[in-house]
Amino acid sequence: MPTIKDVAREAKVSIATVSYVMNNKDANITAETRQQVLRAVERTGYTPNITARNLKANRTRLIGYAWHETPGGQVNSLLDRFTYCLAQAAESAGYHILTFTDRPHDPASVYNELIRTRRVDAFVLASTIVNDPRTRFLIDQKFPFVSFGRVAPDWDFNWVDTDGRLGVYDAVRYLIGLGHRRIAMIAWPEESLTGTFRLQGYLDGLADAGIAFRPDYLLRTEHNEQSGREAMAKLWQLEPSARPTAIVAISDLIAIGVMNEARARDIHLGSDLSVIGFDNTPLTQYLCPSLTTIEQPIVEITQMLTQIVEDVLRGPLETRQVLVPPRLIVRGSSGTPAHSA
Amino acid sequence: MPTIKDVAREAKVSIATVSYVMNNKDANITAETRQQVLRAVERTGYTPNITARNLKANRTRLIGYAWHETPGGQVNSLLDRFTYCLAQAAESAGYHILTFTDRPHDPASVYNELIRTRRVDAFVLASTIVNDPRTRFLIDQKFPFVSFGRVAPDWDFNWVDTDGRLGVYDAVRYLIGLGHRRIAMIAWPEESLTGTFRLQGYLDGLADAGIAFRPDYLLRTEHNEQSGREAMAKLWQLEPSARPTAIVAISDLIAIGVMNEARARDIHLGSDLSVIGFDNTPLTQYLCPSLTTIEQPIVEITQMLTQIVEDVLRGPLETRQVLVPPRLIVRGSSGTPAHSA
DNA sequence: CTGTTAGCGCTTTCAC
DNA sequence: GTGAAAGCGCTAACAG
Repeated sequence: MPTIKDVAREAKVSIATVSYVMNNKDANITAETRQQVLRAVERTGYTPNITARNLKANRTRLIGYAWHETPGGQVNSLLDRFTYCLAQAAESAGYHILTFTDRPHDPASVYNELIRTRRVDAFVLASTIVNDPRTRFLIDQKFPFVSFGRVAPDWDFNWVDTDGRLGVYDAVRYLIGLGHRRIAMIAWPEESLTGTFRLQGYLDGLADAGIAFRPDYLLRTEHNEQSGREAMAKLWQLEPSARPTAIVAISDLIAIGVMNEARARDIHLGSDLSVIGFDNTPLTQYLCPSLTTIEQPIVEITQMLTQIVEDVLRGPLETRQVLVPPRLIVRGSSGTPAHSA
Repeated sequence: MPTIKDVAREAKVSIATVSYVMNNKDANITAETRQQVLRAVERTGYTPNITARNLKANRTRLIGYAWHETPGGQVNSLLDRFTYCLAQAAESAGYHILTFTDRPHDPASVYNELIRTRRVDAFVLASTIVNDPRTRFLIDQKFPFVSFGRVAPDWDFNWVDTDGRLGVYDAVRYLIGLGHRRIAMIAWPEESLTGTFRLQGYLDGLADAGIAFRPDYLLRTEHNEQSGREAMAKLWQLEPSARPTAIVAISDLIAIGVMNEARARDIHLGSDLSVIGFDNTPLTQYLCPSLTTIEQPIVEITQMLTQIVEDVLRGPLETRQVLVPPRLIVRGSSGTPAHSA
């Protein structure tokens, strides 16, 4: 592999001149010399060694991003699109993504290692939890990062997040528009911040339409299919006239549980019961019926994240906190209630 | 951030001594000096700068891996687990994964850039196609890489692949064991090498059981749900007594199409018709009925890949080509034929 | 046993 | 306009 020296020798100039030309520095270089260098670059097939550049500049042009394994050995299906889009956005800003895996038992330690070895210039965080120790650590270290997801109401750091409240709000308004009045919500446990926002959308949607909130229409469960089934079963313990005509599930996985349980009870989905999920997980469009769901605007989010990382690395800036509106995707699992008012 | 100089000053030794201690070099260092250095490291919180190390060693300890966007804006759902496991395997070998996105119109160009800038030490390829131009390029460049997936029968390079033939073979034998005799296969177009191997498993499975191959039981379609539906519809144009009692689909997505079409025709899945997919895509366990499928052994594959990358980087070795057996996961979509012999 | 020093490939200040 | 030289942080050959 040719180095800057080879090019200098070939062009009969100093290595400094080569460097100037390569970097388009305004150090006045004659058009002639420039051509000479360029030709030498061409002939030798020279490309600057990025490691040497990085050492000199004390940066890596690498952004760290951690994969999180979710229970069941599967990876969060939203995050694969996320990673792809993130890599794409980063590349167009001259960065690359370095992926690593998290250590559930000591979440901050990998981040610490990567900082100390100066492996990366910044981090993008995802799958944040309430009072996320990684977030705390990075804030304390004053290390550049931006988070996909909020963490705690009063922590001062850069984040981008889906407006889960708005997403569910839109879904509820959509159901009300179809004629639904008895709308239930299956939410996550109270500890989930993301879950709290989404739930708020449900409450706001009902309130704005003047529909009273019924505590027996709000269930909280874990994030898995089985919990969705159970929640559905529980709602059906209500006497028939009190049963909801629509259920907003806080995630696609729970929505799938609801649909499976409904099918087992011969409830016709889309008419007897409307179901809405959240995430637009791959394959949900092929369920029977296809699942109405709320799609997170991954492309916009990754672009914002990258933009913020760039800005942060360019110099300190005031904290940026951005909420991106999601999009309701109407499919077969939702429709006019069977006995509309 | 402290550098080696700070530690040397702090420990009152030369930087060379610090380096020796850090690298556990056998350059005879007294236990005493070593302790001194170690304490200084402790006090200063020193960690070697990896960029400087890399410049010196002329490597990056980075393995490049490209994301491929599949049509429909979704990412191959298998590959997110793959990436996670790959990152994990790489880390335990002292590497990190640098992810980048492919350029469909000039696939080799990104690889070329990353090689020329010396951004990575090696590549892991996935989503290979027949006569993959990236593979060709890397072979020609003699750049270290290993591929997840075969590319052409006679190219000499390192690869690890799922034994698709064996996977489908096992599935067919399983169906035969249940009493099925009329087994159809929905395959990919002939250009697909992966598809060819899987199809061979079907043919071998029938042959070993002495069941004659029927051309009208072999359909070839594109990789999407719609194609699966259409293929199913086509099979059902056969007169009732000639219709298959089981269908092996070459992918979960196609299997889902088959199931959806079957449901639309009120065919009872798991008894009237057994369906088997390939990949164990997330959510397939929650379909109704849950999908019997063939799971690719991702963990083993990523471990093999990493092992080979390590070996290749340590020095040239004879070509390694490894086939890993997949695992049949029996679920609700397959069972004894309704009118077994 | 430990220190001096050259050098990895590049950028950039400072002289000419 | 161009070049010499210092230096980024580290490793390792060589001296002592």
